Amino acid sequence: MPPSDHGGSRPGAGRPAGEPSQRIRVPESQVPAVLAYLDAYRKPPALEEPRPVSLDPSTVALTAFTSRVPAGVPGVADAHADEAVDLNTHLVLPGHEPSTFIIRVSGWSMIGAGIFDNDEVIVDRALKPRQGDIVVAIVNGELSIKRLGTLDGQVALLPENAHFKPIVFREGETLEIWGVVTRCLRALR
Amino acid sequence: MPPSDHGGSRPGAGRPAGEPSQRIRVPESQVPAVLAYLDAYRKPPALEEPRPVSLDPSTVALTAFTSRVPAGVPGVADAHADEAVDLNTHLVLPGHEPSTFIIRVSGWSMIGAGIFDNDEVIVDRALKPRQGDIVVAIVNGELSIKRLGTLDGQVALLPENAHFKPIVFREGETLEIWGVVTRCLRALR
DNA sequence: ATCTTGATTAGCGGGACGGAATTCAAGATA
DNA sequence: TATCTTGAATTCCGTCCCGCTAATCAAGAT
Repeated sequence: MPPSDHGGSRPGAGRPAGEPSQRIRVPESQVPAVLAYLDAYRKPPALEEPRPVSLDPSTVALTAFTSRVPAGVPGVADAHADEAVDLNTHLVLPGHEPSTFIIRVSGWSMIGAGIFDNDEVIVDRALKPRQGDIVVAIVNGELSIKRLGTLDGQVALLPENAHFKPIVFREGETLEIWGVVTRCLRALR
Repeated sequence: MPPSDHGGSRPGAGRPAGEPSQRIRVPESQVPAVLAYLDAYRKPPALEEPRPVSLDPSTVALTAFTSRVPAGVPGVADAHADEAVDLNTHLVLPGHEPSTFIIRVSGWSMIGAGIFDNDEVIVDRALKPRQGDIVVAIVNGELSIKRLGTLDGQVALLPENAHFKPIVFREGETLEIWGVVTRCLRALR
């Protein structure tokens, strides 16, 4: 067998280059959580474009309801400890009932904020949007959920998923905000 | 000035030993998120006891990351379109009001399941725990959240993340389930 | 035309090292 | 004596280095 002459230096060969990485020291108890987070980050394989939230507004009405926190637990939760809680008053700002809606989210663009596909969010249209708020905006005629912020001094909609790119609004362009997200509701069963 | 002779070898000196750590490679785009998470993890030693639920750092269940709905999916959003929704009836099963509780989660151990520090979860004590449910269990006298399942024919608390080790309950050992988690509520503002 | 196999390139994890952080206690100071 | 300053000790954190592994390409063999 003569000395083989496979391969050879050529461009494009080798393991495909990915995103550069850094190494962070993580406490052992938090290692699984971080790995799970990174797994989830790698899961949605190149989800092409941020999908807008599906439009599903619904008004909120008030009824009675009782709920309690388990006994023997003082502290922060004392607010509701041994108290009956009405979820409507608990989740909706007083007086904002007519302007509060529920919207079901589709897409992964806000995974970094803990908002996942198929989650529901409570949106308050009466709140004045502030820097850092998660808002429902109208982009290209579609509802989209992003974090309101700035980029290079310009108003921008920042997704919480590096797979997606921020939307920057320059002078003259108008950012239409539909409402401010106040809570996220996820069904676990 | 003569050569100083401060200090000296003695036990107990030096930076206090903390939890051992591991190094994890993190994609550059996710470095800020992970660092923010670790900061938040180290933060709250302020208030000690007054937390309703203290979650064991070793218990995490993956739930939210498993829900992936492809694009499109009409009909889901049409469910409550233009309907008035009462949050109590929307979030609590009919007739289960007396046995439904709100528990505030402390700690960042549930980030893998999309449940973060200071989130609230709705727990239904009247639901019969089923295979695959996320349950609030009493482990070593503390409330813990995991997914209920079986391993080798034994009842077990199974994390969906392979990085976690399941807790298997053998004959004679009793698994005390406090309730079934039905919803997760996160305040975003 | 397809399979096998060597070569190539990059990610991943462990060892090691320097700087930073934090605590203790000796000396200096009032 | 009580308090402040400061050096020493000890550990953590980020980074460099390096070998192993994974993934891909293309030349030869079938």
